[in-house]
Amino acid sequence: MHSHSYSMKIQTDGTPKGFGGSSDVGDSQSTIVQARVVGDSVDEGRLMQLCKIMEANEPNILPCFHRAEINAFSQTKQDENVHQMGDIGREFSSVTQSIGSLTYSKPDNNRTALEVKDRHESHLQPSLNMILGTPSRTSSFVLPFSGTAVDGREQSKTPSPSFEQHRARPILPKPFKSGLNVSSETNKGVLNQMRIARPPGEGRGKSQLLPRYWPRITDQELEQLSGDLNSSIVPLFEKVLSASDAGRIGRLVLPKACAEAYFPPISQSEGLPLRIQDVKGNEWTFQFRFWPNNNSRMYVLEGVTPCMQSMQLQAGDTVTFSRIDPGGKLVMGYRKASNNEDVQEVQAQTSILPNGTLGETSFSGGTENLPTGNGYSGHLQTNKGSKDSRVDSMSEHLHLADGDIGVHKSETNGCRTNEDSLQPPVLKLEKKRTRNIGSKSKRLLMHSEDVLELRLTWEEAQDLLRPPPSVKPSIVTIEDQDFEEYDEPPVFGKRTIFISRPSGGQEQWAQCDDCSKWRKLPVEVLLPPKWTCSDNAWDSSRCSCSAPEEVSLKELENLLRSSKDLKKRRTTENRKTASEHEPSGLDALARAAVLGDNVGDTGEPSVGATTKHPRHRPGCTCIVCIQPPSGKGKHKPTCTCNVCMTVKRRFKTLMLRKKKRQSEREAESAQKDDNEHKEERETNGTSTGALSHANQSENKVIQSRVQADVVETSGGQIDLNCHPGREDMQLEVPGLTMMGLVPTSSCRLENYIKRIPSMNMYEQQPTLGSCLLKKATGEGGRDLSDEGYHTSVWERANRVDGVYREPKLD
DNA sequence: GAGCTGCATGGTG
DNA sequence: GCACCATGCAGCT
Repeated sequence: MHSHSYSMKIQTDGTPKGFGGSSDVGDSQSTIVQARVVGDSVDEGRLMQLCKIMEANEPNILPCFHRAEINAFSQTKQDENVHQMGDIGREFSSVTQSIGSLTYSKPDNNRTALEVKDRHESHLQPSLNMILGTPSRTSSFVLPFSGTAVDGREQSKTPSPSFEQHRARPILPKPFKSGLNVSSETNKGVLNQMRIARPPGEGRGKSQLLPRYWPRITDQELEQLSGDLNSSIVPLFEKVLSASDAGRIGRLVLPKACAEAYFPPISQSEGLPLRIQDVKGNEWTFQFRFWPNNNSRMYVLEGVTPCMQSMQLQAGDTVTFSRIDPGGKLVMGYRKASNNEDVQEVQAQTSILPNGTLGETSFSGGTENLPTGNGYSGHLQTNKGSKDSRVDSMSEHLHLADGDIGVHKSETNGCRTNEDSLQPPVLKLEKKRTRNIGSKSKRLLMHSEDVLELRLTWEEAQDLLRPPPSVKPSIVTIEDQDFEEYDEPPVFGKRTIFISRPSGGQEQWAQCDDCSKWRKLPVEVLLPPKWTCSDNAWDSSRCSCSAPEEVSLKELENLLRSSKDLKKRRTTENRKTASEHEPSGLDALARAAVLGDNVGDTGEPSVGATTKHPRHRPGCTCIVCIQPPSGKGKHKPTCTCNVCMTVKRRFKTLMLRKKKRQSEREAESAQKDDNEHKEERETNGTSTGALSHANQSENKVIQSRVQADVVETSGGQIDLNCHPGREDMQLEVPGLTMMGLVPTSSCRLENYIKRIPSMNMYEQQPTLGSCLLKKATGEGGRDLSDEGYHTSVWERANRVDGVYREPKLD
């Protein structure tokens, strides 16, 4: 493959030059980043690399640009003047000339995120990265780039030095220009030490690595590691160890894309031995192999147990794979996950000793090193003889090195808070993420308390967002939904605390960035990211730092405690509300799919408040709040919008799954019954085969929605004294078999139900209906609340003229 | 029965 | 609907 050059023009003035009529997004004041990518093989990977180079060459380009694809890259197509929340990975691969634009939605609206959620289900969370950045106002330059020239001509045989440099050493992200209270110099220092996930170097495969596999190594570490040596370290990818990875099986499942991109190609399932050096300089030989899996492959490293043990790794820890260039030697580093309640993170990276060998530079945090302010304290551990001058400096830097992307507050302004709730949300996210690993039911756990915390954390993050000051949004309508678009990204506002007075009133308090004194503010006020006493326009007596604090230290403590209590109460309430009012997601989907338009008949509020999204406030009229959960009451059954289609699809899948499970169970029980009846036949000499047969047949009937008709016959007599609790009860109707019931049934279940006025089919399961059905299914103990079953009966009972209604019992 | 191997299954994005 | 991947598990040693 030859290397060529792309001409790429990056403009951030909003006017895509040479791209007539393509977009009117923004104006000269716009800060929308416009990237024109000229080339015939523009794909996601190319774009990512372009963005990396942008970062490296243009100090003002927001460094998170390349992560825009995660969630919020809005692609304005050449021939459409429509903003489209696009899946860049999919769309760019087929677009030869494109304009990408970053757009931001009003932060307290959340509509963009929800729209993304609706249209692309995999994109559920807005990207904090995006929010953090602020693009520069203007910039235009031409970048050398590797790829195929648009006209097929070879523009440059030799890859540009700058590009090569980027390949050899990951590009250092430039400091954010954001609303953070960080002075540029300090910012630079802090940001150099942020653990930013970065797209790895070029691999073989076309597919781009998922961001979760991007190696997260700080610039500081990289610089230190590869700085003055002839060799350089190319971080390739990393993986958070799963339970099975770290288990005794000794197989580390490799992300397919990573394995194919960075490990040698293998064609045989047996694979080949791979030598990988660890941070201690030990060389391990793993079997790199694959298994066929669903027309694909599953790559594993076998025999990793000794290595894992050597590094004392467990589920939740992260292993990193890097390459030493030149030579292409693979090295394996690791990063310990946080444990329990603290936010420590043990950091280990491979360092190259001056003699070219690998040494260990390991950093570990301990519980005694709880973060102060916004950083970590790190303990330095080194192997004998492996320490060099860089180690010390790294140790020093690592006080902040694990700050992740979640920069939240600067120490430089002297404004510190002891309120631990001010810990960086993203940090918490990371902590939660890793904590879940290792549990067998980690996916289920995501709906437990942890995820609630996550939601709250996100909510907190939302609370910190402020719309860009004094800019008017442009309204874009997509599928009848209005989006407020801002040319400027939202900024982080200042965190304040709210407290409840015993009198019932609420107060808002903020801390001065200069003097750290707390000032009382009106509740409705939103503060800019930097706020000092002089900005305290609401209290002239305390609009200067020299003014004493309104409250004593003790009172202040109480305030903070009160704020925490408020938050805790809110958490509890949310939890309660969630558990009380929200059915499981699938239940809600199924219900919505079944109920369609007719929920209103049930007496349920057709429109009500929802806690489904974090920006909800009482009285909020956003699209989410005015639309009840799952969209009921808003869409007709025939509606084919994305949401409805999704609901229907999911419901269908759900039902299919339920039916499958049900039929399996029924087949089993039928088998069991069959055996039992055989025994009975043998002992009693009376044939109950018909009943047994009927049971099986009836099962099918039930599944095919005819089951409800079974309960009455024109001539049969039914023993109304059926006792569901008694397993020995039989249908003692001479000459009547369940089989016989089916063709003769002519009345609906509801007719039958009407004859039993007190029957509530939902709550009073021990009724004739349930008894008969129990008999019919041949299951003594099966729970009638089984969803598929329940729904089927429910549907049957409540379908009137093709419309489902709540049962109206006499 | 324990451990290993190769594949299958199911949840998730 | 599909690919990925965490994990389960049957069959084998």
